Amino acid sequence: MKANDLLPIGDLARRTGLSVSAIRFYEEKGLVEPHRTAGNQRRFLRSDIRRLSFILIAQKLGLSLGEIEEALCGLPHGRTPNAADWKRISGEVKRRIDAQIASLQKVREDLDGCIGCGCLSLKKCALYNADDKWGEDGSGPRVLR
Amino acid sequence: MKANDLLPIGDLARRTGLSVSAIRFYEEKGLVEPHRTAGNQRRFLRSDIRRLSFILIAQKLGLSLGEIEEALCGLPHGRTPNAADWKRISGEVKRRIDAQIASLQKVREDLDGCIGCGCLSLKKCALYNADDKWGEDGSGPRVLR
DNA sequence: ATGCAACTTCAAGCTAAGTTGAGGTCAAGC
DNA sequence: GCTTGACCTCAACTTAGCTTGAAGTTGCAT
Repeated sequence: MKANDLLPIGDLARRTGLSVSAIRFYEEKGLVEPHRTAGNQRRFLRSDIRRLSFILIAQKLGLSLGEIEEALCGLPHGRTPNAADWKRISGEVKRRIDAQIASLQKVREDLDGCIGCGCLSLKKCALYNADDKWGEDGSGPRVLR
Repeated sequence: MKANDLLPIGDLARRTGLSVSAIRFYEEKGLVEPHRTAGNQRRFLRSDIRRLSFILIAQKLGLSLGEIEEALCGLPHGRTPNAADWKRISGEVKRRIDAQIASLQKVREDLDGCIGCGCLSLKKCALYNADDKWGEDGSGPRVLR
């Protein structure tokens, strides 16, 4: 472990489980900013392992790369997000997850009701009619979304 | 309401809330099969309103068009899915939703723990380390997925 | 000093679920 | 019979998150 411990892209890939092309893609998106050797090869800081791992977690939680960049914005390269950053970001994520779970549970309930009734009259179906947008001029379904 | 009540694509679009281009796209994917006039214009059965509405519901539940086609496969065009079909399909969908909810809840729990600990030592973090794949030769993170 | 793996860029391709536009045709009301 | 809006096809474009391939360069071990 030298002080000046810069990693080539392949090592970083092995360390994070990402593909080399994905890391290059992330650089293109501004998520990492490696140094370059005299011969133009990328050299990453060790802290970029954690930075990329953080990106992987955030993705797993359903954030897009754009949102992740936003979340990381303000963090200088070379600094991994700390506990305060994490608190801010994770709070946001938690709200997203809760909303998603709630919405899925509602659909599930509606679905249960629907299985019970076996209706498919569609006009009465809670699930189908979830958005409550008939308009009722003439007959048959109307705008759903 | 005549017996021979065939709908042009625009009417179907208004009835379902879909765009005309989306309906044409669905035809391309084999999800609907309109008749044609002598002048090559599409004419849909009234039952296609329900067929398309069914597609909208299924999409809302997270099925891809491919999966929907699979689900509708076997249903002759001109027949809207009935209660038995719906039971089969919705059972499948319900399992998907349950799995999705469970997975989100697990992440949420992990996240809670993580906020509690405020760790970011990453190596100990339950969320981060969820896949339990370190390998531990040398130091630092390893394959995440 | 040489061989070869690992690196470089750039362009194109992939999936999903459509949208947009150009250029042309059809059908229905007046 | 003419105008006008709705329709037709086909190709290209969109977003996200990458992958793949071609053609060329670097860096490290021997």
